[in-house]
Amino acid sequence: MDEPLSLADSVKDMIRADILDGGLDFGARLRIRELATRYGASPMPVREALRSLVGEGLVAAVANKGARVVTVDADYIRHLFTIRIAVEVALARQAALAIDDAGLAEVAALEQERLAAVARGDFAGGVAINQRFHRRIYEAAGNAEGLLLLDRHWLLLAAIWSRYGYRPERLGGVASDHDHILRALAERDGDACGVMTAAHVTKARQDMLAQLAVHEARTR
Amino acid sequence: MDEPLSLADSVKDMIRADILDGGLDFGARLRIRELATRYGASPMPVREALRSLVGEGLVAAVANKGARVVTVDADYIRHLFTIRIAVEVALARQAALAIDDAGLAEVAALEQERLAAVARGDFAGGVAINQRFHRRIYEAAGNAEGLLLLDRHWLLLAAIWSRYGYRPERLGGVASDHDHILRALAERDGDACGVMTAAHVTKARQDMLAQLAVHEARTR
DNA sequence: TCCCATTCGATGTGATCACAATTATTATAT
DNA sequence: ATATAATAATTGTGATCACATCGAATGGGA
Repeated sequence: MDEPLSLADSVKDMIRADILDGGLDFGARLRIRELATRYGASPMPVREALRSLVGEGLVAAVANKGARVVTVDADYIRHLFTIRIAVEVALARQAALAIDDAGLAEVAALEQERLAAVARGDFAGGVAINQRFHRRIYEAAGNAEGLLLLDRHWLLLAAIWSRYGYRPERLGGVASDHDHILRALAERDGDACGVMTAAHVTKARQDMLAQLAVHEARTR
Repeated sequence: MDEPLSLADSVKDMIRADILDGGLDFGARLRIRELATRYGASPMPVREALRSLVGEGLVAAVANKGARVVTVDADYIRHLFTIRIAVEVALARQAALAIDDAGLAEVAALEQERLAAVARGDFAGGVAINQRFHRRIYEAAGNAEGLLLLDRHWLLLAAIWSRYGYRPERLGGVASDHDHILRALAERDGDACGVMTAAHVTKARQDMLAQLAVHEARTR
């Protein structure tokens, strides 16, 4: 029942993982032979992995000049969130109308998990569960293409969070937002779920831009 | 000033063109050696082109089983338009607030061109100019990532239109919509531009789904 | 006649190599 | 000393080949 994985696919996953956890910085040069030895593969799967990542927007390549991890600046993040807010709101509205009781229970359980993780100081775990919380909601919308789009964005955003950090004082607000989003879902209130999601994601954008400003001030 | 193009890039463009004009049907098997001879290239650039197109969502590949042009059904189109409506509205709103007079004049000129093309019965040309009309508006929003997303969708949608056709009676409605979108832009009225764009794209979705239903009824 | 196993052909994947383009380095001249 | 030109290294790109995997055709047995 497992999807077959080619070597190129696993190299792709490894590159993604390294971008996420900082092993490969934003803007880092991605040399084929270098990555090949790093991952214990031959150059060929690396080439294919890089090409694929270019199509996904995680890697930027110029002909005959090689590939680099995409660079992120404030404008890029702003643009990404503009797209993200639009799509997340659309999916959240549909999810509220379409979600069944089992799905609702799953989402509620994920929020409990998240609170538990935060309570014991496991912030990284909390971030991961937070993604699953939102993802599970959007799954209910039944839009696989939209979900894929958000997943790809998410990897980039998670990479940024892991580098520039997040604002701890945000956590209380997140709990409140999630609580009310859950209520909107329970009442199958698409409008409420939409506006709350819009606010929630907009807050995330504001926080990330603030953290980025702090980081840029520090490195200037 | 020209961007350098690798062979893999031009093969990619040729595959895209063939998908658009029907040389490669939806769901068509994409054999590496076959495409290589078709385009007069070696297998290597074709492989890279296919990988890249997979990342862009135009081609679907399974490990060890090869690649195919994506297949489109009613649900897929519905999902695509859900994303598209959300993003187009967001960009249209920002465009209305940000566009300058020169940009406005360009958009108005494009609509005149489109009307002229339609008047002389050049529907294919009209469709192409129609895309430039909307694209020029979204350019004013200054969101390169959003624009890229819409461009990728557009290729698929254009491919569908070229196969299943469009409803000629739509043309009058398009002219009216464009006229009012232009007015909203001129007045820098983001709300008006947004809701009009939402309606305009939703109409396109309805029409495309109707055409698809006709096509499916015919081929059943 | 139908089903399952085997075999064979087709095709994707991975490896290695030769070449071309780019970038860094060095040398030379002003 | 600086700028420019020539040269050397690095690295991406394209080509060819060997192998693994998948699917279809074939054949044998119930």
